[in-house]
Amino acid sequence: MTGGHPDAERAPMTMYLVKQLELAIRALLDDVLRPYGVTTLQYTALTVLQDRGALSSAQLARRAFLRPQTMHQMVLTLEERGFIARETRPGNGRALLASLTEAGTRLLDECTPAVLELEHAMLADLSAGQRLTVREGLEHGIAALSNVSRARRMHHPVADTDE
Amino acid sequence: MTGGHPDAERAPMTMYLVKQLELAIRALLDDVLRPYGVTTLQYTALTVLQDRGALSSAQLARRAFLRPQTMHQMVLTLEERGFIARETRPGNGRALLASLTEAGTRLLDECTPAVLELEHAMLADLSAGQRLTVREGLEHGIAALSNVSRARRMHHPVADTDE
DNA sequence: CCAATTTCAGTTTAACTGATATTA
DNA sequence: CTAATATCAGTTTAACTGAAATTG
Repeated sequence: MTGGHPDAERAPMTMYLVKQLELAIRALLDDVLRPYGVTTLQYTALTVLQDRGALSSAQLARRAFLRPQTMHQMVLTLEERGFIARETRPGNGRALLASLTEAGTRLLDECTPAVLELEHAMLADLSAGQRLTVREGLEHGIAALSNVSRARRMHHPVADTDE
Repeated sequence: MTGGHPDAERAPMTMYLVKQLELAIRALLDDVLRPYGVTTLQYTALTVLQDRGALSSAQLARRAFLRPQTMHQMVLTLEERGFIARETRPGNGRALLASLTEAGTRLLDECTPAVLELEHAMLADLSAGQRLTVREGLEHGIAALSNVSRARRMHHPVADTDE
């Protein structure tokens, strides 16, 4: 039998903790946003547009690690519902840059208090210094892993060119 | 459109950073695990069994915020492929507790170095103190949000005695 | 021509819901 | 009888792939 061996319990990896926290956030955020008729992904995309200004759906896709076609569908939905508008700009190729409409801004204004409540609940009882260290740690991890991605893509045969 | 974004760019919420980091982890972990034929979710379930001992698929489902039927499918797959075995135990009702087989343990032993490499890449250049603060911050957030969850639905027992 | 983007179309997978059986 | 679990079956959604058109 392979039976259970009473191993010492390892500390979970930090990656695992990140995943668990993200799952908890996602579940609560979905609940908070459902009454407003937007998914967490849609809400996030809208806040990105609010914070970073107009972006193409392809740019949004890269931020969310999604294919451009997938994000395109979401952008179409948001446009249809009047939360964003899209326009071409000189020097931007064929790209349609999406930005928030007034309705989109209003939606965010309505949602955001409840979202911030979650943010505060999550960080309650942490000191300002701890919060900062956590933020910096997360940002550092994002940067470090995106470097790993980049490095890995280098010697990846992108199966392109000719015939 | 009127507004635009007046002056300062708001700092992204910590929740957003958690999500971004989780997306980066997920993408790389999928790449790392693909050669071994397991998904990130499957790998995670196996490590949970390794760390916490035998669990039912319903218990695994709660940990992953999935429906019991969804996790059941995954557990069946892992059993079919010989990575876990399930057995009833007296005092556990109808539950089938899953635990790692030797093949499952071998699989984890093969995967884990590559996974740890990612973990280390993510934390590179952080001091031991910073790493600890980040871990504690994540754990704190998980606990805080699970309290919010609990508070939000004060009905039925479902109290899961997971430990 | 090339590269990035948008867009149309179809596919696959991973989650979901519903219903039933079993057991403490 | 009830609650938790397992399991069978079908459904929906959210991602995917492929291919074509547009543009700087």
